[in-house]
Amino acid sequence: MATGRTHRPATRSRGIPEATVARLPLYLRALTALSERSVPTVSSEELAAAAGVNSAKLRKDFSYLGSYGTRGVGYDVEYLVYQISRELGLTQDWPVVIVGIGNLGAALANYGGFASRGFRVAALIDADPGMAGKPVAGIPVQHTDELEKIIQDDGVSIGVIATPAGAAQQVCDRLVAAGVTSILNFAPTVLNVPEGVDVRKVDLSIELQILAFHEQRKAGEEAAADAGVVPPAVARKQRPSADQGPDGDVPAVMPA
Amino acid sequence: MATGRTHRPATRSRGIPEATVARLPLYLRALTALSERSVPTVSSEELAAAAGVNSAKLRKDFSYLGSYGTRGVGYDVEYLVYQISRELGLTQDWPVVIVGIGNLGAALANYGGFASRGFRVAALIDADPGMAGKPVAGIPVQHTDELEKIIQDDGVSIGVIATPAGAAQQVCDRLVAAGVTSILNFAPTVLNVPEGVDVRKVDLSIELQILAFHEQRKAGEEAAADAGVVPPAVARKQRPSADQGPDGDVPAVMPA
DNA sequence: CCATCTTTGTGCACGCGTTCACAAAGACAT
DNA sequence: ATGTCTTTGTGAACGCGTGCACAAAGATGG
Repeated sequence: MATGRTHRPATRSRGIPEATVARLPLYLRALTALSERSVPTVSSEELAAAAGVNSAKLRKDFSYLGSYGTRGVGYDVEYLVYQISRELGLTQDWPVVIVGIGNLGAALANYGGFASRGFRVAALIDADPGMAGKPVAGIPVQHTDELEKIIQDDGVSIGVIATPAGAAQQVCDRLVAAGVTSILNFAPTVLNVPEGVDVRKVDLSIELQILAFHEQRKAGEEAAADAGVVPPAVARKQRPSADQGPDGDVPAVMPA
Repeated sequence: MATGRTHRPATRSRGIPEATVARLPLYLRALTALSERSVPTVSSEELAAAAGVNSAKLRKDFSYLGSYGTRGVGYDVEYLVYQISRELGLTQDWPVVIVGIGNLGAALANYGGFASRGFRVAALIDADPGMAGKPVAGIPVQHTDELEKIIQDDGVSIGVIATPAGAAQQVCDRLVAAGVTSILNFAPTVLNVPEGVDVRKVDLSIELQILAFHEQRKAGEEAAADAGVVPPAVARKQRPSADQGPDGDVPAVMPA
């Protein structure tokens, strides 16, 4: 997985397990596709295959929402789409602000999946005065100074941070102070937020590193007996002769 | 968290738990920051705070790698940076191809965090012939026709898919057929891959939906007794009068 | 060399999530 | 109405991940 929840143990809201909540959007997407093809009903087996999960898991997930299936038949597609949408809160309109309009911010602003799910881009915000007024995805970029006003006027409760790592915490603090209680963070930093604020993070670099780990393992298994990969005991305490290339955790996601 | 592993149960490679692997990049980032400030050693408590995790968890994570700490003192920063880098396979060079150079693909190509961690963008690939030759992040975009040749010539084993959902599976199949065994997928689709291929997905829309769920719950708890939120038993079997807005799962991440 | 103090490494228990496997429910045919 | 057949919903077992709490290790000072 690309991210993970930060802070806030495992909320277990109203009895619906966190793991189940994370899968509901997946089911919703599969169901929407079926709905478009005018498929009236679907069995747990079919739907599970489409969503890429185990059918028993899917049935248990749905059981947390209620008894929405019909034994011997399956689930009514339209009805289930509605129930899941309602459960996820997608039947209402969620204004969202995106802070940091670089490459990634622009990609997010253009992302079609937002509007189609009840999310509305209320504003694009960037610290660069030169960006102000310039339209991205048909929406004019506004300067950071307007942040508080926008959030309060539009009743925004969800913010997306797509700034460089250095600016993220500061932006986060301002968002929270202005009333935002849910944050999606693309900057490679750990955000500190007060109790009651949800943070989810998406970190491209971390995802790649996890893939690299498994890739290395695969390669290592093939060449099992080559030249003693992983020497038994790398002489402790010797410094690694820091020459693994010029690192430096350059966070630069984009010049926001 | 923004994504989750797909297929492949919980590999448990060489005894290192998957959950631990997912946190190693986090520790590495915190350690790199300390290294830059020339901090020689760090305690589990300090490092855990910097990485945003529990100190006991951190110590247990490190114990899977070996006994790299010194009781009464803490961990040697440089040494730990090296050990984690090696464990994650970041001491070697990983050529990566990015397929689908729209807004997101361009954002990824410009992402500094890649190069700084041993990842090298070997090629940018797009299906639009008009893009061919045009430089993005200093690298000329190549046409999809070149895909197989590039992968084989450069020995690429990691591919990033940033195309629209409709093209993702097809691109995936070609990547796998050409020899790629790890895929980072940004397209909102479930990818089918053969045994032995790792897929990680990052889905912006899913992240927002999860946030919306919690946001709705928070709002619902405040207005606890308003107008009977969540009616006890919504008359079963009645169709939801499909007017939740013009949905359609528009996947369009970018025009690749 | 001994005592004290700090911090690691880990045994243990607990809880969440997953999966199996089956009984109950209902559709459908006769 | 009755029987058969399909598919749901869930009880129960299991395994992974987390966090507590403490013993062992080693540094440091006298």
